[in-house]
Amino acid sequence: MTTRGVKKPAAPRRRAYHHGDLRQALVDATLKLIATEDVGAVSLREVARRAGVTAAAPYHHFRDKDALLAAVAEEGYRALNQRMDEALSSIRAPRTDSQLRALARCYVRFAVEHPAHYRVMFRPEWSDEEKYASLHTEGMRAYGRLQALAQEAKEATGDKVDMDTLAFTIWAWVHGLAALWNEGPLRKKSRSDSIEPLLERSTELFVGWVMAK
Amino acid sequence: MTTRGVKKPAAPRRRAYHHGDLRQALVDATLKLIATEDVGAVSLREVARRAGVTAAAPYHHFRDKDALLAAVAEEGYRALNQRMDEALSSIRAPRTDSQLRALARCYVRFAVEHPAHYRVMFRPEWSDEEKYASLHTEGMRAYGRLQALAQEAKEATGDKVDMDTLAFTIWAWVHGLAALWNEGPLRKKSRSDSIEPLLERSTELFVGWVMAK
DNA sequence: TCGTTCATCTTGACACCGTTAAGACCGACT
DNA sequence: AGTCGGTCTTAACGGTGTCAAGATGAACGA
Repeated sequence: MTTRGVKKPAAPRRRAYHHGDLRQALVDATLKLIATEDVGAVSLREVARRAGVTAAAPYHHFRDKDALLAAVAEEGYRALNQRMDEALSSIRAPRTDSQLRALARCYVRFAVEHPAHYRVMFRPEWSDEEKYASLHTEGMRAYGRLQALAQEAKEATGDKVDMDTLAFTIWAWVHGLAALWNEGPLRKKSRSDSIEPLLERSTELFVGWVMAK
Repeated sequence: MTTRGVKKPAAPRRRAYHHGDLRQALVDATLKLIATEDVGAVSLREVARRAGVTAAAPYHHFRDKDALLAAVAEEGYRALNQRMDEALSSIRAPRTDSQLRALARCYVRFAVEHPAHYRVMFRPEWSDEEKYASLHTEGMRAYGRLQALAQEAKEATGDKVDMDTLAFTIWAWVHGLAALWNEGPLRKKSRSDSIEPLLERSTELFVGWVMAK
């Protein structure tokens, strides 16, 4: 997991030169920072401080601050993908509607439980596909699950809709739920201080729509 | 439009002391800045520079940088609300499905045409309802249109769903479309470089769902 | 008309930020 | 043993948000 950016070809021991594995330490420090404070409170200097190095040290592992945040975003997608896989694999009866329900729940819950982390994953800076290739790869892996699910739903309901349109619409829905809850002007509008009731009702509504013959 | 923050009670002439109306000038300069560059390129000093004042001048009109950005966000909601009103009023046959179609189109188009402005509107900083009260008021006005529409849809389809759940689900959908297109990892995934085809297909799908008896 | 008042704007400063160039360190390979 | 090169430090640059103190000047009462 921490064997990224290895230059030395034949290095039997991974214990690095001075620090140990500064690259991962920086990513971890950033994660803790955005979890307690917010993403706006992330400064390269503070991250370096927490990792026990000087301000210039991170530049030997990341091109600039954005590259560090991109690494954090990539870890976020990996965590999300893992959670999705767990949610899907723990379904006993793998019917399409159960899968859709499970996927929606775990997606939104991930975003709501880790708002700052989720926010980093959707920064406009990452839109440059070539500059942040590995991030896009991980993001596309997440989209792949939705596509597979959309394909199933399409077949289960009589091939009436385009698969990509359905996949995109599903993603828009869950992303919208999460984003509006996290940043939108209606967090307080809900009767509960948890998203769960709203998520439950919206999911039932949506799944009903998708599954309608 | 520019009569905000007036302290003098009986001021017949609005021509202010030194500048004219610095407050609005700062908002306008910020808007131009985020339109050409991006929201990350907004610095209070640069905004002040463009308005022809020194760096400390804005502090007589805004508590801090966030307060300036909140004013910009508020103007964004106002513009969006106006566009929504125009779109709704220009419908000849005011059927519910036409209204939903029109609202979704103009919402998403606004967000895609002004990505930076739209992004400012959904900053996590605004979640403090008391600190940014007028912003929340304007945001709720937008939500009100969706609620009204959801109420109509609810009645038109036999009162089967909760109105707030429906309104929230609609908002999640359009916000998700816009946000994923603007920042998400699938802008390039689409066959077109415009959101229009995707918006069209997703809208037809969604409206079909909502309107299903 | 003339001070007075007070919001407005400037000056100057502080601490912090991202980033870079130059050099010191030290593990590893020949 | 000696060199090499990846790793980290030192020191500096220009830029940023913010604040305290002072200058400015329009509007008001005398």
